[in-house]
Amino acid sequence: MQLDKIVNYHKALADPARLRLLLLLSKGELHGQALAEKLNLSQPTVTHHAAKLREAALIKERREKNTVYFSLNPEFIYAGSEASLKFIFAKGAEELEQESPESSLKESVLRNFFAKDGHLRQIPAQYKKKLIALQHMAEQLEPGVIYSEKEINVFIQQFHEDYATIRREFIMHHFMYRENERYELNPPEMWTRWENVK
Amino acid sequence: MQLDKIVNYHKALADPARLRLLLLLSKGELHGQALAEKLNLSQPTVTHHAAKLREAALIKERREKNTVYFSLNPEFIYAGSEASLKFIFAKGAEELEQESPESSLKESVLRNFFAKDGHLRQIPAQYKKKLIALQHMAEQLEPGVIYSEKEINVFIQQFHEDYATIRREFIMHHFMYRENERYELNPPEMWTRWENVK
DNA sequence: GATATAATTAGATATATATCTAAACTATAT
DNA sequence: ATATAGTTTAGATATATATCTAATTATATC
Repeated sequence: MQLDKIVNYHKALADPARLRLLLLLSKGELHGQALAEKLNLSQPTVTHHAAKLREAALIKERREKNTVYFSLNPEFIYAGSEASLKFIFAKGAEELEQESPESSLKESVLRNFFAKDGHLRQIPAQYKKKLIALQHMAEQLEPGVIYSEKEINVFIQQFHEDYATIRREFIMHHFMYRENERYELNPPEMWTRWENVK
Repeated sequence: MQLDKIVNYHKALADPARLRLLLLLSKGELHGQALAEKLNLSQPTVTHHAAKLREAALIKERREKNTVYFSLNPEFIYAGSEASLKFIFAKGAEELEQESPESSLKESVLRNFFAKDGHLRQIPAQYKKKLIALQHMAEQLEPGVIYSEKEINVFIQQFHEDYATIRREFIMHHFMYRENERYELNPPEMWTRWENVK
């Protein structure tokens, strides 16, 4: 069942040693003993935690001679987070069912919610459509550029006056990354994809 | 430390009963007995799970007669997910490693501006120190609780008579969120962090 | 007050798991 | 073949926690 996968994902992350382990790996691959030393744990304990993380597919490993190097499996870390939110907020999914099947939903949203001058008439209430609108706007941001909060507000306002809501949605659905009032576009593989919403 | 909050977030979600509970709440608020029945659990067990979720600020509750209605706290559910990813994919790494060099400033502010009984002698004029003082007070508010303006005033007055100024500072620096005279603690990742002030 | 209803707390139990030491395994080097 | 280094497995222990029943608390109604 899907539930168990989500539970295992969170179990894997529900331990300080494992979170610190992942944090270490985010800076590059490491072998078992190095992890044991940095985490101040015995080697068997590292093996134990690595097994849990491997079961949840959060790390990969590669063997070289008799040394095993561990590294992150970032796609699965993001996917679990996404699946988890999707599971809890499944209500939005149901609402989608009673939608008349549109040949090209994306085109329909772009046509109906955006004016010819690009202005967003209103923020779609339906989850899937909202994601399409958000993605359309996010695609017009420059990858790699650091934006101030003010710049983001101005950018959003060319589409819609309620920049606060849209800015928040950008963060929630991982279109952007925020830290200390500085915003940066995430790579598309991190975005919540409307195509995957049932 | 921030690590524990993230661990608690995942612990809260690392149980099938709690995930199903959240899923039920995503369709609308429910009271304890209804949850017990739908989840096929005893009422005390529901209380147990609700407490875990409340500690992680993932649900809110409201009392009507002697019935307690639970509902989701979606902002915090998203915020935890976000904070977790942010933590693993570093940038937050530096924040974790340092900790000690600057913590002396924090201790110094807590020692010099706060009396032993917790009273704030005076509001620090220096920006960085003011943030430390604000954060110290904000940390004593309950996540997920909705406070009336009056309650906030009373809360602040236990530290300092000038509750109006401090209340405004709470909002300005994103320690709290205000809407229609109702106040709620923001998740720490939204706070203006003194650690990042030059 | 007395009573009824919903929720919480207390206490018990069983299961899960984080951690360690010691032993076993695996691949390379001598 | 033997030794060495890294990892994993086994077994033990201590702590955490999910669940229940029974008792207590909190609120509302009579």
